[in-house]
Amino acid sequence: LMSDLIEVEVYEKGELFIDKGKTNNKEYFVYKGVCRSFLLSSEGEEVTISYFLEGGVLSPNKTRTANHISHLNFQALTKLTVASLNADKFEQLMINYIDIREFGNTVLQNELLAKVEKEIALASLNAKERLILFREKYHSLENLISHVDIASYLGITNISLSRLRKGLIK
Amino acid sequence: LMSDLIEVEVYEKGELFIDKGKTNNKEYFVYKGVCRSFLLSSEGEEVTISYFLEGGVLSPNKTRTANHISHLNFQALTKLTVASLNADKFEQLMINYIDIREFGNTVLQNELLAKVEKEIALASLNAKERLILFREKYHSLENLISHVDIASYLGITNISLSRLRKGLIK
DNA sequence: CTCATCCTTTAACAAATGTTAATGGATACC
DNA sequence: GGTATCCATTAACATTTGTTAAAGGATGAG
Repeated sequence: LMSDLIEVEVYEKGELFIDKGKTNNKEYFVYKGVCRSFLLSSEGEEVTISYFLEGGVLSPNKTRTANHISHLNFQALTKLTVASLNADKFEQLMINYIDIREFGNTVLQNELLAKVEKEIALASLNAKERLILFREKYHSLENLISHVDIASYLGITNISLSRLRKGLIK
Repeated sequence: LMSDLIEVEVYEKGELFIDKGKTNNKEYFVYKGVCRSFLLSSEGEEVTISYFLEGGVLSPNKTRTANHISHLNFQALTKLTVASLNADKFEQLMINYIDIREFGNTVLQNELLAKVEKEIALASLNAKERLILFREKYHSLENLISHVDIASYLGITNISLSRLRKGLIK
């Protein structure tokens, strides 16, 4: 059912493929590569919200848009290949097929779980502990992508990140 | 449609009414009072995740459970009156009625938006700025509930909170 | 190969936040 | 009214994290 609706999209490293404030009406699966969601803070700094790895799914359209207007930016961090499909059509599939509905709900639950985990980490761990956690969860990322991005994900400056890396003997 | 399914529940200040790890199969509306969701950190400290105010809705069952097993604790912070209804029945209503579906989706979007906002605050603001934001958003709470809870929501110790309060001249 | 550019590291100092312990103030119970 | 208890505040000091600036290292263009 779904494969009929799917399109493949390829983006280059650094490319923004969903822009905050613009319409987006798709669901995405990550075939190849890594991307992130981010926002600008009130001070104008980029804050990395989440990373999305090969084999994963982007946040459901419902949770990252309002009226199909995106409230996050999404950027390819490596050369990126995604499969996309129309979100309204996917919603109809969710309504009509219990399997697809359960799949969608699982994605949603995982999305929230990840957010709660990150919230706890930011609220109750210091930066060193958060870096250790990040390494456990995103094993490969640290040598793949910019430390400025990782630092903003961890809620610290990249100078602090550098210090912590030294302290933790990579 | 919904009012037929609704039950009223009343809890005393301090009472836990949803326990992490236990089955919960309801949706909730807050009629009267205030409650919070919280978790224990790996160090055993309570971390306040969210506050829910009078007139609001608890997080959708789908986003705070897996197989209807709660992954958060919910606690009344004042005497609390909620309306509850069966989550499966509500899901059926969402499937069958577009109005209810849109309502449910709006709740979901607001839930995520609040989380992203908090994430950004924790990652890019210092504690003083987070307290200012908290005061804007939860005007009445600071004089109503324990500062230990608020501090854990802000990601600081209650001693730091006390210092910041002094610095901000209430 | 050399230079420019970008990212990371290092250093020195400042500011923010945590820790431990003592003090103060309100409230409920006797 | 007095006392115990709970919570918030204050203080002193330690640690963590931020800021600014400089240096080092890799990479790509010419």
